Amino acid sequence: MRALAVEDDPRIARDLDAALTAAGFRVELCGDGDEAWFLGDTEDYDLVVLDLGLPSLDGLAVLKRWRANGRSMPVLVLTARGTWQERVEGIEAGADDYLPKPFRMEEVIARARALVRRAGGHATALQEAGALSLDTNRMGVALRGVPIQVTSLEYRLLAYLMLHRDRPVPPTELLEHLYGDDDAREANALEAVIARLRRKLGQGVIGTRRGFGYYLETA
Amino acid sequence: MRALAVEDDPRIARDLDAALTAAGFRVELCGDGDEAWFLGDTEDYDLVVLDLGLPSLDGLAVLKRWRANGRSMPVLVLTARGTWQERVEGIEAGADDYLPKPFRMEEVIARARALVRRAGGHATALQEAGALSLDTNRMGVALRGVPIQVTSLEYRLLAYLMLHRDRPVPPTELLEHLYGDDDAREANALEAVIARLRRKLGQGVIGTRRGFGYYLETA
DNA sequence: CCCGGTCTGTCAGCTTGCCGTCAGGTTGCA
DNA sequence: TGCAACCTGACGGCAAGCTGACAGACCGGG
Repeated sequence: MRALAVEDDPRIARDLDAALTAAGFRVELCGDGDEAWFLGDTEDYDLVVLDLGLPSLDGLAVLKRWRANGRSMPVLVLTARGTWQERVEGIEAGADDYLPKPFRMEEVIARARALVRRAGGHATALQEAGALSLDTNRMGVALRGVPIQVTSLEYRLLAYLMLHRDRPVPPTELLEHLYGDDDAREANALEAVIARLRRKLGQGVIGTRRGFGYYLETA
Repeated sequence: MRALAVEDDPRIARDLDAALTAAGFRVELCGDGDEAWFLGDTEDYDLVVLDLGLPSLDGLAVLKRWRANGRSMPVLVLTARGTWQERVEGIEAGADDYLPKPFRMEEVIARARALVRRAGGHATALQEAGALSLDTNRMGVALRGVPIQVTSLEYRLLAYLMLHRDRPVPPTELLEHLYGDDDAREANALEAVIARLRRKLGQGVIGTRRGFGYYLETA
């Protein structure tokens, strides 16, 4: 995870660096608007933390220019005055989240984590097993490259099987993953979902090992 | 984004159509060499996918004649036999990229995207998705070039969908982005905004994937 | 201060289609 | 042969989502 922290106040910058590093980011610091713009436009970051009060080029302008160039990495905006006006401005400029000063570092980290999780790596994550491929970013399913429409529940089932494609997944585990153990359902619910999926995907995609569970066939 | 797919095998043609459409292209199909040559010479495409095995006029000949006439749109060549010989021929004839069969639709899409990105400069303040375009500088919205008046809230919604146009955005995330998690609102508030926007923009702009979220249609 | 207009959240009623349940069938193993 | 695991089609409940109406909030003008 690579992060860019744009902040001109050296004290805050140091704290940001420490906190983000502790949270597992590889941090690069930058205190200047022009440089920030250049870095964000040419490098690939998983997260940018952007302070609005900058010398040489305003933070909002930097953000707008990134977005205008199609850069879509998650950006967390920090600003001194947290008026509602400013908040709207920041979000309209393309910020994904917004934090008014004074803030606690824990907040920054929490929001940063949320943003990164939401963005989901951004690296067009295609996972494959046999003829089946899932795009975990756009939540899409394709069979031999042809898109297949699946429901949310069906997608979660496939994603779980894909994650554990090296072993058969027992029905109890799938039930727990899909519904949570508190919400008890007939075991048949799962079988119904599997049946519907098989009708969409055809044979040779979802396999059964009697007594062990379901798995994705890898041809 | 307008694409011409030249392919005589109806099955592959259908798959190409589906995949390119899903990737955001407006697709035109053509199964005949002569017709392909005419279309590519008179119409403006952002991308051509060209199969070499064609009746009535060989694909390579079509490509050469386009280039001879100064047509410079990016061309992705598909061919049955992926010999080194053929590859050289194709590229010398003016192909921008080359894909031997058998190929997966994802490959086609990936290469197509790369070609279009390479060809079309960038750095516009205009962001587009399908018929919709946002001017991120002046916060304006246009539909097929015709300006549409939207409110601040509506614009922020569209901008967020545009920023994440590669995936469906779940309602919870939109609510959080528009209002902040502190300020709790009925989920219906979002649906109301969507409904109002759809009334302004007509159908085919904001799509819904039940259980996943909202997205900007790119067809 | 009042009045009109616009924006936007809430409500109620509706449509759609997801998916859990049921009943009955099929397969595999002892 | 019998049982248990698993499959499948049908059906109906119900939650997600849509829409029109309404009202409070806000704003600018007179």
